[in-house]
Amino acid sequence: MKTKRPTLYDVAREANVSYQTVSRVINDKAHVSEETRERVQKAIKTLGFRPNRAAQIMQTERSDTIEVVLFYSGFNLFLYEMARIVQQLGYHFVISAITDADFARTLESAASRFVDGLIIVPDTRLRGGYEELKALTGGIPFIQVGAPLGASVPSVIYDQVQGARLATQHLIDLGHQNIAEISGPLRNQDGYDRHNSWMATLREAGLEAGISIESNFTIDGGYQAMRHLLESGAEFTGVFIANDSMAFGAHTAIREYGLRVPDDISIVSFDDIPESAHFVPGLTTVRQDFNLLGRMAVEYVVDLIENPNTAIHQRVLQPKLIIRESTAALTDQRVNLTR
Amino acid sequence: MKTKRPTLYDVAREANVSYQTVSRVINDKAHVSEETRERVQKAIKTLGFRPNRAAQIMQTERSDTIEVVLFYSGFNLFLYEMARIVQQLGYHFVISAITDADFARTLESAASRFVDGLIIVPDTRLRGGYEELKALTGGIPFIQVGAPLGASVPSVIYDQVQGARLATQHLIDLGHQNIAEISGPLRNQDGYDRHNSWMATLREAGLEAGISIESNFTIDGGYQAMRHLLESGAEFTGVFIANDSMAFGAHTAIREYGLRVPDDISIVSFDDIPESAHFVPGLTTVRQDFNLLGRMAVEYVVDLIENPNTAIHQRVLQPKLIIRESTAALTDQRVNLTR
DNA sequence: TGAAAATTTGTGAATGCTCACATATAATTC
DNA sequence: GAATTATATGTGAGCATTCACAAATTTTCA
Repeated sequence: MKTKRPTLYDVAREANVSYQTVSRVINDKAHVSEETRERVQKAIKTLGFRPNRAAQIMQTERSDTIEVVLFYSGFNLFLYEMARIVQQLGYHFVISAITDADFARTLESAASRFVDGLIIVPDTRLRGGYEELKALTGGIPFIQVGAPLGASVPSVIYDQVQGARLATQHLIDLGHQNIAEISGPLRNQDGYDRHNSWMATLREAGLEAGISIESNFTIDGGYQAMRHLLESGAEFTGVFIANDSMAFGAHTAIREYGLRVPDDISIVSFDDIPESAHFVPGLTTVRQDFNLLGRMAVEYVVDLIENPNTAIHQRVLQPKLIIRESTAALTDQRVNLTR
Repeated sequence: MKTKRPTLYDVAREANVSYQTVSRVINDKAHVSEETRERVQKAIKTLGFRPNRAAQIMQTERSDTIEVVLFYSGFNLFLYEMARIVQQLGYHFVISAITDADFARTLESAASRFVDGLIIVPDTRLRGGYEELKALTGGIPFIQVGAPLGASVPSVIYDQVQGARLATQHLIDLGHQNIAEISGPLRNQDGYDRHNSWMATLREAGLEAGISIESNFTIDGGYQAMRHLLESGAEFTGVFIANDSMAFGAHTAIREYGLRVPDDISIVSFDDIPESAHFVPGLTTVRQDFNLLGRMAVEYVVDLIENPNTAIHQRVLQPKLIIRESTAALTDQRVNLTR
């Protein structure tokens, strides 16, 4: 026997006021005397009343919800902080983990659910620009996490080009001449940017681009890629690995091959996830502060939501090279001839 | 100029049918001729109509939403798979990351948002039983992830007691007599269960419980705890560390202290996160399959939602000991006298 | 072929709330 | 103390849908 939930009217009757007064109370509006406010509040408690959110949303066309749309490719590290900030700012936090096929549909459906703001985390380089996304989202304020530097979309990014440059240049500075790469997926924006920056940095230093294998940002992907690298017969003494996870896997492959890091091969990676500092050897890597990234993303959408004349722009964070034990000067390395 | 969204009526007019027929079409109901169905569909496309979810939810009192309520203590590994399955089954996925204070409020608000099912992930041992939670959730089907074995709440759990027993017994089997522990927070159900099981296993083997330090499941927590352990002057050759993250940190502390794993100290931990296999030395650890756990949790709530006479029960998964290189037989270890 | 059954379409009412406005009451001013 | 302003409360309408039923049309088959 499901007893019906009490409504505004039930409360009104109980407190002997009009339903409108009750509405004022639950929305914390002015023009209610302290006395009646208390009476209403008591009635609410007595009846166990809770406003019907669906009705409220229908009326106000606001759901106090921020939705994160991301592709199903591993939960992103910044989600953690996003959830926290979103709730702190009084919004609900919805995650849609989707595949490519659902992208347009998900964005469109957001409007019909009265989502107030959208944080889009693509896993591939999006072809369309701002206008295209704007059309899809049907006027909901949105930002993108990760985008090319200088993109016209409202976005929050870490400068990937700079990050990969830092990593590659570090290897060059240590005297390495043959620098290989395990890249992320090139269809992924970050993977693409890091890869190109690795090449560009090498070129600018007057070095040949070494061998490069495209992988998938996973531990196992890194392991496989490094095996290929080692078995390819290519010469290299340093490797730029496009993220820490792949570096873990790659390291295992190097050890299995009978070589050592950094004695035989230096590796630099990207992200600085918490494990990297405690890895043996400690990973030299390019740090991105994911908490910060998440927080900035949320703050930006909320800005857009609450302050409609916020200018569309890009917020660019600079990554930082963290030097640990996985890289060494070439002169200190034994020459790599075990093959 | 915000042009109003088209409604059922607009579509009805465009397609020259009644609004009810349009409703039938968008809900894929029977009793609509193929011809009119197509006509309506065309009208929907022409006008760019999308049903107003808020109105639908208000009417049906269903939101097709499953909410995960978890405490703000790091994103849990099973979230990934949960998101996937939830969406695969046609529900929306909402995450509420909360602190203790918000618990009751969040559960209560779920009803007013017409959440269809709740997955509760406590970070502390919940005092109340099934009835208490049931009262809070106001009749929404819910399950809990993590609970004491034998609890009356509908729950999906890994048998923590068995897991910690496996780990501890492994150390005992290797000949270790002085077995210390870095535990998780004891207010946490898993932390509590693992700790007690470590003690019980030792007792049953006729051994004294070694020194134990309570920590917080983080890398740094593990690091600090191991330092305390080492500086305490206590004798131990094996340590049960309540999760892999703490083991990473603990390993760093051991190395800094000039000792080696497993030569001087054997460590077993818990979880088997992907990094553990690639750690050096590979971590001997108790594996929990978080994807499986996530999937089972979702399937259970959906069962409860869609099939109201599903019996309340507990689904218990058994963890598995994965032996790698962080443990060794006592006889193979050099005696630990470096102190 | 015609009555019964099945299918297709339509109408009225309800859902629980907020907005815009109207009215009543109290406080302020000259 | 009447006129003005501010504050407190109430009323009507509407938001976009679905449910339950009624009406119209088509199909079935004795």
